[in-house]
Amino acid sequence: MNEAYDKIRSIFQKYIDISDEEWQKFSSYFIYEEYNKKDIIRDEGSICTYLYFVDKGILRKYYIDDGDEKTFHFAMENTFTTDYESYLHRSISYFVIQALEASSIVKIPMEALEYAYSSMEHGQKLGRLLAEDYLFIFSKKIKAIYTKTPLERFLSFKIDFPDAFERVPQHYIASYLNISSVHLSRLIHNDMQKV
Amino acid sequence: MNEAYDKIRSIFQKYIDISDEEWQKFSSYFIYEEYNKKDIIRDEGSICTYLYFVDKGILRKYYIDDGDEKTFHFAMENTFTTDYESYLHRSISYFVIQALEASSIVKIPMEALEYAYSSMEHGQKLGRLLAEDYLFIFSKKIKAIYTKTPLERFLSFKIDFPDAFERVPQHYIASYLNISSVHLSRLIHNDMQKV
DNA sequence: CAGCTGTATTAACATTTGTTATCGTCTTAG
DNA sequence: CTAAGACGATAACAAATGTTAATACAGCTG
Repeated sequence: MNEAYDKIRSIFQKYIDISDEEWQKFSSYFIYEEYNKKDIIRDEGSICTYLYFVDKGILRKYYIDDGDEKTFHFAMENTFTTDYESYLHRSISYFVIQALEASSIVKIPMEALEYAYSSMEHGQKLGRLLAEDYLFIFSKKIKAIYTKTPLERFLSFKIDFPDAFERVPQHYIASYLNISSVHLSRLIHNDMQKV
Repeated sequence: MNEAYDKIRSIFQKYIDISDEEWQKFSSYFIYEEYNKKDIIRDEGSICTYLYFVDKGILRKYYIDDGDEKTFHFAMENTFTTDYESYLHRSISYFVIQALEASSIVKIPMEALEYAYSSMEHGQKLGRLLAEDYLFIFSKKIKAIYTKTPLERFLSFKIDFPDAFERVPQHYIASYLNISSVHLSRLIHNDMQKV
């Protein structure tokens, strides 16, 4: 638990300076939790009030669209995830976040960020840099959809998430790539050789 | 020109307080320019050093992928556009920004934002909120691609850009929707009635 | 241990979407 | 004013992708 908090501090320190007093107050909001495989960490239909840090395990963020699940993101170890719009605009979130393995999670509540924005010397800068990082993830995803074939997107996925292919059920990856599970299976078995 | 600067100020004032002295210094970096229809405002292959504000006209932001143009965004009047990653990371940009009509543009150079971040009281907050707004645009675009059919995306497009359909060549809209121009034409003439 | 559930593969078929080509109209440059 | 080019509609065809169903296998659970 304390190691997880330290990891978060060192990530944030890459962005801004944080004094010990500021960190003590900021991290006092944190909530450490452990989940089992397949546990739902947050369900749809409410405001997403936490930023989730993955200490151990993998999280899947998905959306239920007309009955079937659309996987938007895999949050690997030492990364963050949340429904950023819901978190920032206090709007209802339709995303579900689920643990795909036994996972250790640090939940950072909105109050912590509010404290950072209002009272930490470089809190606004931290918020800006987090938003910018998030933006780049989204931007990369859009570019991939616009300019790459499903096979190319799959190859990029293996580079971006090197161990996810072994740890994540294949049909979730298909959903992440926005193709059917049958199609992904065909790509892997019929089309990969040609590359 | 001064009306354009005032518009920008009033947009930014919705986010943060800006003193007259701050605004004077900040806006002294601005560059006002006018373009003809089809003019290239910025070409690919260099760092994107400006944030562009559309005072009049429409801009198209696109990417040349394997010979054909992929339209990522239409910047309508009173909105901003740029290659945000390139702008922030000082990386080479492969986006082209073009005027689709005779357009009046305000170019906000990186130096202006640097001044804001370092010297304006709420400059970091402004940066955070701009990044967040940009993020929401991207997020909406991704959700649309994941959960909507091309026809549904077209209908959303007409809501999001009410007058773009009359002002923008249809094949650019098809490209924005990530479908071929032939397919968009089919949707409009064959499938729209069914809705 | 037995049965159940979740998962991946494969085949057959259906649907969606793209490509190419042609034509008519409109716009634009000279 | 006129010729060239840009644009959109349409048809015919091709390719990509989805759907359904059957099967096999692994891992979990009682």
